[in-house]
Amino acid sequence: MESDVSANSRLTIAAHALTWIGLYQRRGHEVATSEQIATSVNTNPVVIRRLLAKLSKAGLADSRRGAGAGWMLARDLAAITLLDVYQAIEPGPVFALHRATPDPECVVGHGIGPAMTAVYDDVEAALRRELAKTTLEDVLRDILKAA
Amino acid sequence: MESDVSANSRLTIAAHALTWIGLYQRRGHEVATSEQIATSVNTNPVVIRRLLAKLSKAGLADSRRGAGAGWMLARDLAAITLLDVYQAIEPGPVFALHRATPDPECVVGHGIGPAMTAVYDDVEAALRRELAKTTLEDVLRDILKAA
DNA sequence: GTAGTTGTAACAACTATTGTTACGACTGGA
DNA sequence: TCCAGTCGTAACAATAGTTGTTACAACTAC
Repeated sequence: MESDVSANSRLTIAAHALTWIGLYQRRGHEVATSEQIATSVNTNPVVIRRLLAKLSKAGLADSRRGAGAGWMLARDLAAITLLDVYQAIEPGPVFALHRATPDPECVVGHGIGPAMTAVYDDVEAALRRELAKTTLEDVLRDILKAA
Repeated sequence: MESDVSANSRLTIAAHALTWIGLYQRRGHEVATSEQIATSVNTNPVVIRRLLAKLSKAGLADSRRGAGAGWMLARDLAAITLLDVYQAIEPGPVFALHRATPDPECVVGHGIGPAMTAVYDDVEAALRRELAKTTLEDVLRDILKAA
């Protein structure tokens, strides 16, 4: 019950994909295909294309269509933070309020929503500040250092 | 798709329940029943009992069984932080790694897990630091101030 | 043209969350 | 001693999010 298998792995996959493209381009290739990326990530190419579509809308990646098509970075790895990636994949809120409106006649039921919202806003801000500290260049450096 | 209706509302409900018990006790009552709390939260009493069972195991609440039974706080509201509540409900990780192991032959596939884990650890630490800043006494004060 | 790839819809499998019913366990008071 | 009220918890349904998969139209370098 607590294993939470369904927690978002999208940030992980998106960072993986972008880092892979970045390294591939540094090795002299122009574009990377969703098939190649999917092999490294160990998933289906459509999963990669779906994610990269969002990253493309956010201005982090670009695609080329037709024959010899594929993906490339829109910015250098050093200019992409994990916060950029996080926002690109449009994450839902970390915490939710009540599913059903609590009793408005009750003092607590009436005031708990705004009170918790204020806290949750601060928490998400802290989370974003932390994600902004790391660039994909940092991630790649970590990866190469450990290899 | 992005609305994330299924995000955890457990922290909200748990904070609501404990704050309600605290206020109820300050008004001279000994114990609060899951039925009363459920009315304020606008949910089923079993949902409240399930949550309070976890809070009880964590030492935040106590229950009395038999006739005239119900729930009471194990500590004052001022001595319970939202971090205490968060840990009591055993939240899953905010971010997940890959569902399927990425390609270990690939440099990125091999090193991305540890690299992202380090970041995620920092993010969760920041989240916990933020939650630790607020006590249920603070939450109650906010609620009463807005009323 | 044609081959190769993207973009995206559609659907299935799996899981988490929440709500609900049911019922045994427990205990204060008649 | 019995009983009424409440907890503790199992079991199941409804809903929805995530991921994997197939399919196919759109596009373009050669």
